Amino acid sequence: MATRNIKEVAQLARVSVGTVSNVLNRPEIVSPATRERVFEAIKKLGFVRNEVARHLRVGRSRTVGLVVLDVSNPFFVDVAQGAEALAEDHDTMVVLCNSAGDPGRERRHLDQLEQQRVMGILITPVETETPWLEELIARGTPVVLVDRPATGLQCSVAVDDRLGGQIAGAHLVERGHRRIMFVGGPPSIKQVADRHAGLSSAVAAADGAVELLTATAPTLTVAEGRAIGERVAALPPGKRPTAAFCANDMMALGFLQAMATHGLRVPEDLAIIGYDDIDFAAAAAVPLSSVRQPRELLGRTAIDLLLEEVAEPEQHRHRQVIFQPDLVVRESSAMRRDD
Amino acid sequence: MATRNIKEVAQLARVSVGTVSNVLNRPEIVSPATRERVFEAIKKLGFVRNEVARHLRVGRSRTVGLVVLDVSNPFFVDVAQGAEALAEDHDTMVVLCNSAGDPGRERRHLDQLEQQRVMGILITPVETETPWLEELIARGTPVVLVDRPATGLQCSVAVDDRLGGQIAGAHLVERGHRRIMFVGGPPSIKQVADRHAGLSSAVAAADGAVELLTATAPTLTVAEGRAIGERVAALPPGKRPTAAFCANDMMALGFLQAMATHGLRVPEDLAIIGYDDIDFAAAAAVPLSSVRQPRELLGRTAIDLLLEEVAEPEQHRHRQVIFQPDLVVRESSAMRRDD
DNA sequence: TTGAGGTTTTGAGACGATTCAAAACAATCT
DNA sequence: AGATTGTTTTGAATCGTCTCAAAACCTCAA
Repeated sequence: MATRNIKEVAQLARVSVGTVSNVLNRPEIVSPATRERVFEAIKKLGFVRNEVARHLRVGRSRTVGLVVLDVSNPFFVDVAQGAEALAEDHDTMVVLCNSAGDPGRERRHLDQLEQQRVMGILITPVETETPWLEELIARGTPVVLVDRPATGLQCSVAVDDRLGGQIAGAHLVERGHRRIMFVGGPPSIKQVADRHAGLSSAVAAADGAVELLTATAPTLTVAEGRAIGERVAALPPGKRPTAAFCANDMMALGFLQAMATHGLRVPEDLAIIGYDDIDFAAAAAVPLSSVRQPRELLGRTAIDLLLEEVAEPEQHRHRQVIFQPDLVVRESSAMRRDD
Repeated sequence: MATRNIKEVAQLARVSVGTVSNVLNRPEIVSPATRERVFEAIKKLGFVRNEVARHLRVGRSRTVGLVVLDVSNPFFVDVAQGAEALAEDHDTMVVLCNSAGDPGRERRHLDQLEQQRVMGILITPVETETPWLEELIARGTPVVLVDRPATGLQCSVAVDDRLGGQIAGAHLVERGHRRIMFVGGPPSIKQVADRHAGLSSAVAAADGAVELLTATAPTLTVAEGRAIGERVAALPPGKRPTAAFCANDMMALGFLQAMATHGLRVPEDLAIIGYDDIDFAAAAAVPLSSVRQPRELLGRTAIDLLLEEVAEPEQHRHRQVIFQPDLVVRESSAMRRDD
């Protein structure tokens, strides 16, 4: 393994290691002649700067960790792309870690990132209480919570999920639905609980005219959505809700599939609204209505807050940024219902 | 920032730094009493091992880079998940990088990974010829090509794309289609060229009875698929192909959407086959037939080959693993066509 | 020729963990 | 007590780069 170091370059260019380092970091302070000589040596040797050693010396890395709940959910991929786009401008690398909803995996990733001495971490935590995350913060790694409001220990970027649920609920009520189901997941996931709460408030605003059902799955996946859909399709028409509001688009897609395989028409027999407005929502069997979150913007803003904190740790005040969701109405909920 | 080091731990535990290091790496060789004392000190100080310094000394990192063509394509996400799953067993971290089909981004990521001294790189290169990748290999970073056969400089895992195209083509011919369109991308992408070639060979096998059309987009995205779909839908029925084979599922999904918005029925008016069999394919407006690749297996195998090379660099012989694709027939191509 | 002022270059410590030969200690046997 | 063997612990050297005070080198003026 011909991995060259700064010393060999110095030797070949007949300068000191300090000079080579200067050429690498502050080329303007070294004379054009030597600079040229050093560049040549670098090229001839195929020297590649060892970022690890550099990092050890300067103490701060140019890497941030992004720990998401589910990489196979395009929502998080989009958040990641937003983060990466902005990070790239500050030539910083984003490493994407997948907790897959498992606190154990989450913890292992956090440990690894801390050992790596990343400059900061963006995370959508699995659970509301995460003691080791707080310890990590206490030890000095800046953290920004993504898609979840902060507790005061750190910055956060989130979207008002309660409002999102409410908008969706109001829309369904307004379209004449009187029997609405929330297709959700474990209420320990803050986002799920909030969306549910929002829907409830919209239902409550209808003064008892609307009935609210709730289905709960362990994870927010296509498969779980489909499973719940199967159960709903099996209900007698009178018992069946006329609309379903799903905790995310993955579930909505699964739910929709189940409707199709059981010959139920969407939105005629049952309207569906998803959440996140991932790109696949518009491409679904029946184009999905969905509550849109500013996905890339979430990622960008998170990086922004982090960089701000890293730049001036002293006078930094933690902030909580909250965005507003909006409803994209498509065919899956387009119809007015009149019974 | 209270970031503790091994020396402080040693001091508190009243042992030497060497002993602390031993406790961390080979606990069995230090006496239970001291070991306990050191653990206590570690806990009390909240010491977290600095992986950067460790790596500098040991010279080998536990991180591998995975550079993919498009993170928003679930196919690559699944490959990544496969890779990560196996990597985790060897407690190795996978960092996911997105070249987004841009050679410039690809290069920047490779540079960064090399500077980071990762233990190896898995990559689906943007272009067939990538000189700087070869230089990188020459300098000593092990590389495994993913979803593309190797050139001999490195290992590779791939799927026989030509066969995939052929299977899809044979299926369409057998179903009675006589006018088939390949909805593809730039032939500079090897995968695309091979799938096209496979389709061609299946068409050729029909002895001139079948006509082959080709549409080419700059990228393999949903949007491009939709755009091509729009153009096809606008053709007069006689000129229109009766089947489309798309270079990947993303394009197929877009294409399908265009059919729907123009009132063309799938598969009655036009059959569609996609490629990759991503999870969303089954959830599409009309469930998509698709050529399935063993996605997670690709990732796992790539990591496997890499670890093998890293473990015994001397006697390692580069290998090319090739998997067979298979066709999953769903509704979008289910119908027999008889004109 | 000397000195002042400016520009380049030098090289000896860090940074934090690992390694390993050597020292220290302990146990057992003559 | 001394020799022998085995187990723990030590601490200096090392990995590759950056930093910064000091040295070296220039130029120009007195």
